[in-house]
Amino acid sequence: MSPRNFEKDKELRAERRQQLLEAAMHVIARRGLPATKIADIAAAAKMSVGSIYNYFRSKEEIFQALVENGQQEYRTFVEEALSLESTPYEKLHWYTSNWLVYRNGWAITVLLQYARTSEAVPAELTQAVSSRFIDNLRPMASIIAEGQQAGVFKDGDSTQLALIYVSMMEGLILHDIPGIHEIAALTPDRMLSLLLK
Amino acid sequence: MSPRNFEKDKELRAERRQQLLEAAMHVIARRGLPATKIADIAAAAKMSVGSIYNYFRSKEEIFQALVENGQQEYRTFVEEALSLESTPYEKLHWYTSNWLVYRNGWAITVLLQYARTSEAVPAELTQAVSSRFIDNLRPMASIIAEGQQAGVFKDGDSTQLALIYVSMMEGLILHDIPGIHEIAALTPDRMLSLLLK
Amino acid sequence: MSPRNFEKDKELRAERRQQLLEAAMHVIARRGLPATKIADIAAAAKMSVGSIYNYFRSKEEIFQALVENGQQEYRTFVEEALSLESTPYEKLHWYTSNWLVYRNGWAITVLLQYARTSEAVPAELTQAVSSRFIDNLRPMASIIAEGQQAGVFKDGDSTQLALIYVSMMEGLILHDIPGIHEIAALTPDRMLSLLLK
Amino acid sequence: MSPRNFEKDKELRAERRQQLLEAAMHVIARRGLPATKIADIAAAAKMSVGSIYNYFRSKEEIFQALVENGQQEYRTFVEEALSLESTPYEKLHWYTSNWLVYRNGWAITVLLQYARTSEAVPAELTQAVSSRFIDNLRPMASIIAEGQQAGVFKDGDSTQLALIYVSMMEGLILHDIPGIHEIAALTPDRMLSLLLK
DNA sequence: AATGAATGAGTATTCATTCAT
DNA sequence: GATGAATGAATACTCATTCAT
Repeated sequence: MSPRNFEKDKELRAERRQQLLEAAMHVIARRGLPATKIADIAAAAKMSVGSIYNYFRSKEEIFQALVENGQQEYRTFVEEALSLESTPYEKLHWYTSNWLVYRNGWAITVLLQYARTSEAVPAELTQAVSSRFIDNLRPMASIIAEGQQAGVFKDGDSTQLALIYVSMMEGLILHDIPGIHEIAALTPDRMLSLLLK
Repeated sequence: MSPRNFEKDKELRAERRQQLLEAAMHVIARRGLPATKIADIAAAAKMSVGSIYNYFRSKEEIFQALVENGQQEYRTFVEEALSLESTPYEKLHWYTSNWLVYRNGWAITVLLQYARTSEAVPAELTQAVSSRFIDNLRPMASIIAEGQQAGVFKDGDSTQLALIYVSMMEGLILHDIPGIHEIAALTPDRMLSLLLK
Repeated sequence: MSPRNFEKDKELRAERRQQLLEAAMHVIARRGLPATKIADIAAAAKMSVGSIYNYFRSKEEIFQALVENGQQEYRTFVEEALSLESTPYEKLHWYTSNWLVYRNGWAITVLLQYARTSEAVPAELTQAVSSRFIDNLRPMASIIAEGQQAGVFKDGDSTQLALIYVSMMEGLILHDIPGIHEIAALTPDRMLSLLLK
Repeated sequence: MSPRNFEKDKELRAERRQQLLEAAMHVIARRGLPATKIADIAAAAKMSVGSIYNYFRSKEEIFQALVENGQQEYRTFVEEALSLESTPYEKLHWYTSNWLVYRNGWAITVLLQYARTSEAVPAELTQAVSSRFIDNLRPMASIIAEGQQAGVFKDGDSTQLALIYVSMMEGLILHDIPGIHEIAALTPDRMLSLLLK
């Protein structure tokens, strides 16, 4: 019946969806969700406004997808750090330096912060984000625990230390703006020194 | 007709303005600026919508005032810590424990984060906030420098350490949500231990 | 506190609401609900678009109010016929000639027909309209029954006859367009003759 | 490559066009023209959206075709009644009972009513429908006139009586809803009794 | 011819701001 | 000064129509 190539269609569709999410992530991170117009997202994704609705039912659904993808992406990232064949210090060093420069790191951090703190976000989403966040602390807590056993890192509850370290990175990332860079060329070693005995 | 008491009128006006800002701060911090309606602010401040415009010319002007007040309030707070008659450690301990529980601490942190990172905020305001932020690091840098001289705190650029510490606190404050508290009953001492030698 | 006159405000509000409904009824009857833009209603009611939403939450709510008012208006009308001090024939004659020329008769008929038959209308509303319609047949059935006892009207179930007569009038009203008038200057007597023995 | 059979192709095309119209008629009658999406029609006709535009240039053109076909269908129907070899009463009885149960009777009635009364329909179409309607009264007027000559039907302008009878049927058809059936199991004889002397 | 994704004009609804009282 | 209804510009979302495959 159809002269279409279903395989190809499906691929193309997934590809465009990804392209849309990528564009939406950055534009939403920069302006905030409510201040971002669908037209802004469309322009950034080089699509028409109408097309966006072939991929997502609403702006909110886009945001939800971004948040889920972002947390998944972060999880993959931190698990990669955990699986490195190297010392705990090197693992965290890899994590720190790479996440700081990772293309999506800033945007994911901003998005998740909004998802967690704004009452304009549906409560279920806030809940889901928070509980995934706690889950995602685990790999880092493992790395820190390894380091503690090796006598390299400070003692104390490893999950607490993970939370502190992640919060510090988030706080710093949220300050990643021109003025700051001038006074604070922070290195991963500088940041990690806080964890050292 | 009673002879008007102009002094009293002026005071009353200033008081209502303050009451309005206080209410606006919390409601905006919880929902985000664009998702907060003037009507929400009016309701929170127990005023009519029309009255708000007797105190501020626009929603943006309210936000600007909040941000300025918030940074001023923070400055006063951190300078109070600096001026305490006690050890550097105790100064930072006072700062840490008090800011965490300070009624406006959370709201100010959220507001300033938005003011710094969103492109929906006018560039001049973003600039002003960032440069005041850097300024406001100074008192804490002084405390840290004192502590370094006393051989208590880690070595290194004291402004960098101040930035790290402040970012950490901001990051943690932005995670101040039910789920987190359960796993991480962080104490100021735990947080400060990162700065110790 | 308020320098407003609450009594006056309330009156004015009710008046404007009525003016809005009146305008909406005619414009919606002529174009159909989905083809009528809120801007059309606003223009007809000499209001701004925004103001409409101070009186009704949505277009659908306006339609619902119209339908309810319309059926209420019809009920009042038919009960007035029933309560006349005259013969059954004269009662129906009064009903027939007055409803045909009644300013809102056409619009109410069109609106109710749409409310009953379109699946675009919420099922609950359709239900409510249909059951009120059946209810509203009663006064006419009474008049017909009176006439039957007086030996003037045809025999048979009076509710059935009422339904037939009302349907006939509705059908004729829905044909009330220029072209028809030319060929069919129907008189109430002509219409009523169908019921006579 | 099989040699194309142009005859067959043409037939198939006409057939699909018919199938499309049939589906469109019912779906539009139920929801109303503006509330019916092209996608709804496509789904009902088991075609793709794009295909529809191979048969009609626009939604409006579909509606126009429906209205024309519907009036043609009605004309054929009423002429069949006229041509029956039986008494005038039996002719109208056949007409009444068959149109009431005719599969498309309800849909055609609803569609034509909309075409006549809504200003959202182009004026030329409204005109055309009205004048064809008047034309289509003729066969029934003839039947009634026959009946009057035979002394069976009420006296009076036969076209007027035809209009009244048709309006009554339309009005009743537009009430063809569950609730009504329960209270009014109308028979053709009951309806026709109104015309009797 | 058939398909269904892409397009963008069109519309309901919201909300900052104004203004009559 | 205080009030809240009125205003209309702004924006999310829909859907008829087009078009690449």
